[in-house]
Amino acid sequence: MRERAIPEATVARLPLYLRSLVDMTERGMQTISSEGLAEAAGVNSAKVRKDLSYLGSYGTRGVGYDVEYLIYQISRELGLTQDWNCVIVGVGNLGRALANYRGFGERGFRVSALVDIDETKIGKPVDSMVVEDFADLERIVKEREISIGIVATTAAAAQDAADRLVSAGVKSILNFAPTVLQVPDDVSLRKVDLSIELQILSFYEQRKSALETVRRGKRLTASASKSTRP
Amino acid sequence: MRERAIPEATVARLPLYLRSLVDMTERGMQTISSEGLAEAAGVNSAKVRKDLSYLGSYGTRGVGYDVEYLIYQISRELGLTQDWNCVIVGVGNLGRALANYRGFGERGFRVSALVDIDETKIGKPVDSMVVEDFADLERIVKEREISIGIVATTAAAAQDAADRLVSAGVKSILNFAPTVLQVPDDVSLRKVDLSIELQILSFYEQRKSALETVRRGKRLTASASKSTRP
DNA sequence: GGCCGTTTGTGATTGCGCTCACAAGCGCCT
DNA sequence: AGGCGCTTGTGAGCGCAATCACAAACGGCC
Repeated sequence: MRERAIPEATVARLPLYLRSLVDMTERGMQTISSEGLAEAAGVNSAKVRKDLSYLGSYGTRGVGYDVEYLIYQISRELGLTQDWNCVIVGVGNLGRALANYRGFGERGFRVSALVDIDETKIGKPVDSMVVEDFADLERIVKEREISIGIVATTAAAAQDAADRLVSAGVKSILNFAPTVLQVPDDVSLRKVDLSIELQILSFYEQRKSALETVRRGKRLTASASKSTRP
Repeated sequence: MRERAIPEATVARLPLYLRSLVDMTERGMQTISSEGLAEAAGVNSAKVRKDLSYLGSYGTRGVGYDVEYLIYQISRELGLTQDWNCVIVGVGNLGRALANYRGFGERGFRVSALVDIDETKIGKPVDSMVVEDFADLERIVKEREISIGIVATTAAAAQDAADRLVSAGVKSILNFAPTVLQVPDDVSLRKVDLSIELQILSFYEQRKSALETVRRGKRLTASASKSTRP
């Protein structure tokens, strides 16, 4: 298990473990078992052990994992031992909220620029920064060694924003705009879509109500038809 | 394939198809092939066909799918033919941005209440609404028939917010706070975690740089060591 | 030093989702 | 009416991820 190939699913969980581990040091814990970490991260212990085994054998049998050491190893694997410069493209409601969000900085993600295409916004201050011109994106990215682009524009403007980021050399994009972006294969793209999440919840919520109705129906008629269609 | 059991992965893609289809009606398209829809949604056509087949046989061979009809069927399946009332718990940066976000309303999600625990915020207006007291959550949820709770508090306050939502009868929760929430089995929980997404990007970004370094190294030394450990 | 309880690391197995590939079905054109 | 090109719907196969289950390894205690 020493070949470099961490499964995607594992990569997505490492930040979760990391956060739980940081909480634990703050509570003064020295070691943690896979069982304990599993509970904190909301997964099962076998998954934790398998995930961590991809990084190496950092646990001690009969004892558990050293919290500090594990934090270091996961941080290293995730590339968090260095700082990453980010640019937020689009300073609307969401862009402003992201700019103000303190959660980024604490893990080494520095918002180094805010850009917008709207002239009325350019030059205005937002969270101890000044909004710059989208037209200057290439220059800004190169000058400040920005490696991550955060797209917080409208759906209509998002593809253009992404194209410009790509041509400026950005290889990682986080998309908040409600649209599907096309990027070259060598660019990593992740998306966060608020309204899609609500729609997924809606599906399960509706199914619950439907189930409830069926159950009530059964109680009344004492016989349920097997198919909804003849 | 007529038994009610739509795979989770399919449910997560239906909103994506829905959005593409709505775009298409706006451009005046009457029918669309699985190939065309696949391109718009950024997936492959076999997946589209299989996903849609779980809803029923709504396509016409040799022609494609009727856009309007498919919109109706997906909306119905996702429970979007009715409106859903939501409450946003926590009116900080993110909560305010979510309250102002126009993307929710357009798909039948109505933000019916904003609550916070901070007395200095209670009573103040935010986006044509007034922030209410978190203490009144149960009453608000029942009076306005709220079925979806959006947690936008700090990590520390999030579990309490979730507990109160659950005890008020909310069965669907969308969590934006950077922490793992515990909820009963019959409550649907989804999470959106901004900094985790960045950390995942960081992993792949680092791997790219590492690969680049190795490649450069090879060019220089014309021989690469196989293992990093002795 | 040997034994015992605990916890890791990992082969084996299961399950789910994705992709392939093609028969079946539809409209159109001649 | 028959043939042709196109597109759907779906069984079959495959691969990744989750889970299971247990041998191996460790610390502590007698």
